[in-house]
Amino acid sequence: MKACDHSHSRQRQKLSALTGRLRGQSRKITGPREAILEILRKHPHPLTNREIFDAMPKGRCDLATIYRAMHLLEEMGMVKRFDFGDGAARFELVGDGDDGHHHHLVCTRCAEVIEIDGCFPREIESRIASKNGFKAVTHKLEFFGICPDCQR
Amino acid sequence: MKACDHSHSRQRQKLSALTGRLRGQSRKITGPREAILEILRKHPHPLTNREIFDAMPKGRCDLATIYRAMHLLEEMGMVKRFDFGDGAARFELVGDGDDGHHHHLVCTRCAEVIEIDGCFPREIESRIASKNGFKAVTHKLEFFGICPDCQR
DNA sequence: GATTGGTTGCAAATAATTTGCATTTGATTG
DNA sequence: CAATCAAATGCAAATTATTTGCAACCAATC
Repeated sequence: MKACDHSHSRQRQKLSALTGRLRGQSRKITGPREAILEILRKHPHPLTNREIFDAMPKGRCDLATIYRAMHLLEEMGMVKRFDFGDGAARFELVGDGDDGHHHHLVCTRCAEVIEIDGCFPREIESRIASKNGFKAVTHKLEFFGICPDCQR
Repeated sequence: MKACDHSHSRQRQKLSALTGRLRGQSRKITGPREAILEILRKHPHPLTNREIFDAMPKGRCDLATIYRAMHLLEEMGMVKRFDFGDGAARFELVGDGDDGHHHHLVCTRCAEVIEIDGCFPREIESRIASKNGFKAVTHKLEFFGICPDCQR
């Protein structure tokens, strides 16, 4: 019965700040994009494109438009893509200046998502990179388990 | 120009040992399953179902059969599923007694895969589990970067 | 308000994966 | 060793996530 745990307490950005970033890249502020950003802003957890689609007033925009918008926002670094291994990409808004790097703890029964503070493998990344001669090494890490509510 | 790094040096199991595990679960040893195990046995890295399909003599078995076999083998714990984020599941043979848990370093240019020894987040897992009241917590971790050959 | 290139909706195309069903076959049994 | 039967397979069709071609549209600029 616990509410979402946003221990990382990322600042919720103003919509105007978000559209401003779009404008700064000479991209257009369109209805669909505003609606998408508005939904992402309100949701603290990674959303699939379909979830974004379902969250907006019907007919507000096409699903294909959301896919295209997410590609754009991802390239601009405004959203970060996450993969919970269920075959659907999920996106979360990234704070300005932030790189959005963090991890999640996902309940495999009810899909509850908890954000995890701190990134442990980062320290190990450079060791792995140099040991193998790799450059620009990043990583993806997600935790999975059964949440308290689903344990009964 | 470096060859594959199998520092973890997992033992390559005998085909008979693999089919024996199937038999032990009263599953049938069929042509397609033998062919699949044979291919997995020879390949030290995670393979997609299509790669397995392409690796076997044409007409040897249907792609759908491979999908079904991989589900079975995964349930039996004989293979482990990995996700490199490109939309296709990959599978690796798991040693008997082993749980197959390890990670990879993947070149995002040429798809070279290096197995990573040691699992760092495991220590952190229990802390995260108890802090959030989760049970049966596992994790998925993969590293991505540019390999030496692709850096020119 | 006219111009224009970025955007969108819609439909069709991909791609990975799953599934229904009739047929085949491995393993067991007499 | 042949009969038997559930498990397994091939094939095609269905699903699901995602992408793309293209004509119509529209936000930003002048």
